Amino acid sequence: MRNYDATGQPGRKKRITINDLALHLNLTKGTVSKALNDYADIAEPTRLRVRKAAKAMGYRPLGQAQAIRTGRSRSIGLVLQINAHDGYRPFLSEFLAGVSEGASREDWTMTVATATSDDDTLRRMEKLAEERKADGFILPRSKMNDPRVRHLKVLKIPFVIFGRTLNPDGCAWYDIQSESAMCEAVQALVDRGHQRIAFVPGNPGYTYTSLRLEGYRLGLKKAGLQEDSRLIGTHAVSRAEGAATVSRLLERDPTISAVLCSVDEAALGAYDAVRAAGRIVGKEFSVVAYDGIPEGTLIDPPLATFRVDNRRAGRRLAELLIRRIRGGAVEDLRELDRATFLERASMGPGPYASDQFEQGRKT
Amino acid sequence: MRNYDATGQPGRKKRITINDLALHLNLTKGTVSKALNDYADIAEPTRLRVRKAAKAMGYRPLGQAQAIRTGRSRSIGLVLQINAHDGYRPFLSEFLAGVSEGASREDWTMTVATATSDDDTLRRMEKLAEERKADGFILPRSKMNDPRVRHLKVLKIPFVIFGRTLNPDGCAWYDIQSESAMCEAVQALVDRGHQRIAFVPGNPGYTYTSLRLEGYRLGLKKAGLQEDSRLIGTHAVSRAEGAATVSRLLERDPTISAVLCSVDEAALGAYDAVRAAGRIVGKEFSVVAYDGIPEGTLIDPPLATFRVDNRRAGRRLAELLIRRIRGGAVEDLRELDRATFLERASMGPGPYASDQFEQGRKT
DNA sequence: TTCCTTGCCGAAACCGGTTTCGGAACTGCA
DNA sequence: TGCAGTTCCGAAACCGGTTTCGGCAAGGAA
Repeated sequence: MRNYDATGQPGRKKRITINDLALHLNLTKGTVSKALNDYADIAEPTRLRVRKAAKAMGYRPLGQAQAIRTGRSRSIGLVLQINAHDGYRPFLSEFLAGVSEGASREDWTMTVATATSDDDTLRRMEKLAEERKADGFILPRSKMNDPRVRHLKVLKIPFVIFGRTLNPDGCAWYDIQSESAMCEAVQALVDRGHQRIAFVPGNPGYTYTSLRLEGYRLGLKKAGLQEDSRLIGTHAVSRAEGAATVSRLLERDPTISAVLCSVDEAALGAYDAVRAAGRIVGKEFSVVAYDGIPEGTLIDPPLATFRVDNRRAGRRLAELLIRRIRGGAVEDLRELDRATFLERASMGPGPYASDQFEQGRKT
Repeated sequence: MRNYDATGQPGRKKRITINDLALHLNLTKGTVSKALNDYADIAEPTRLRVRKAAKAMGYRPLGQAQAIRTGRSRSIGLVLQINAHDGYRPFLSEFLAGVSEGASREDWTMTVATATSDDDTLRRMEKLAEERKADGFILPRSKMNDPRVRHLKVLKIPFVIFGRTLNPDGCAWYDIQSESAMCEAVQALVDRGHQRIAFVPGNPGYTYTSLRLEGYRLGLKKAGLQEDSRLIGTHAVSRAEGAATVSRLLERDPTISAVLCSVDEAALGAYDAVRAAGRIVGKEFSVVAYDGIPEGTLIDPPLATFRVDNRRAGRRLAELLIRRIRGGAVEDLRELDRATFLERASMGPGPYASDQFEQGRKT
């Protein structure tokens, strides 16, 4: 039954301050502060006495007041760039929940802003940091050459990247190994008898795009298959783009029997293109993608894809960032997780399937 | 090229404070503060001089410092309850963008937290307010009898509801008129020749559920149709629930030729149930829902539904909340918007369509 | 006993603002 | 000219913390 009314009316119970605590303990507020912040020149019994009283009286320091002296507000910044309808949306709430969870575990909070362009993003981050509404930032959707990374490095504002970047010096990051996922997908397709496997890259510039392409190539190599530039389509991250890209691929090379998309959204378009070409997804034609969007279970046949635990990602990122802000070395603040393969019905047997040709498989 | 490094290294340019400004102007910081905050006892020329210098020197007051005296941190609180997989996700990013936009227009920021239960939500809001990380809250997903409203009223923490509530006393709110949308849907179906129109309510307790049911009833009344309890199914907000509810409805009454769902997700299940019953959506059976989820364009036939401008909603809510925190009267802080009807192919002619029976229509 | 550490806390400055209060200078009116 | 009433700014307290500095008292060594 506290009262936060700014008009200062009746006001049942006031927030208790460090002065109240000091008065009650018969100490000065400076001593109390030092006791609570583990200064060395406070005797152990005193420290305990202060701690106990603080807990008993329900004292919680006011972050704002601490901030003006310490320069830290115990809050994680997150600037979301919302412009193109990217595959962002379905995962956002889980991701936020993760960040919030990781933050509140350390009694931090989360400040969120949105921006409409790269420049806008930089400006908002700088402003939030300058106003100390955020002590550091989580950078979602990393690019190989990310302007945010450059900018924050110069400004010496702590950050942690969701994803990786070309030059990792001075960068803490967390990422999901999508390159090994792509590699795994290729192998699964090969195992099912596919050899002409096309690839649809994601948006150029983004780190995941390079990594997934790399994973695709590695998969081919591991399977002993030759890389072929005619198998690699133009980038596609939407349904329409996916359809266009895949239809061009199929036109150019009808021997293609499977397509691996960097992004689920593109795979939705792949379905359209494949059907338009008179092929059948899940039968003699396979589609695999990455992200795990909910629509994947809705379409027919259900889309084989990789699920990412975005909640966990948010949580880990929050923890890494907090440690970074507290002065942790970036080398210790790098993590890599794996996506889980959901082998759904969009994967079917290829022309070299073992039960038809007894070939292309080890057994 | 500022430097926010807590280690206090070289540090090119320090943040400029009110003291710097005062020194430069040859005034005291108190006077500067008053000039910037429009105190009456500051001469107009002085005020202008201060304003100009502040702008020129790039002075921006530190929110934290202001907060400890004023009790306001200029930030909007938002606690998202992420538990059941509700239809939340697709709109979240747009909504956040709206709130962020509305907030930053007034130079406010947004503090976001997530919670897993009602109690958790209350605790987090109270804590955020107590720590002054939020001056007030936007309450999404309102219930008829909302514990958050009760709690915040007692604590005298400002808030604005996204949606309405049973007892609007002391409440500011913004809502989309979903009741009139439902009414409109019924009329559209009747116009197409449907008379046995079933209704699938949303989650009990939520305001929208009552309002949409009300709108459905009003629609029937306006069309001169009798209300029939056998036309009203059990609540459903997921695909599975929608399928179960609609299949029961059709079993009980095969004369039903259209179903109106409170929520798009349920409509996806309705498709399943209708097909299972050997009926054809978009031909002799119609489905209409509400929300405008992207999946609606993906399924076959595309789902007729109502699109909500969530970005605008967020923006308006932010503005209303800020005005509320500044002391605006709740009576002036209530807004109602409309959803737009997307008449897609899931609506087909009913058994009383004019071209077949010349009946059920005015013309 | 004297001197020097060391341990421990208080006093006070400080962070960057806001707000109260008092008084000097200027005005209007007699 | 005298006096009251305004106008406008400065001085200082204040918000709730953190951090520096200094000094007292106890303990150990000479």
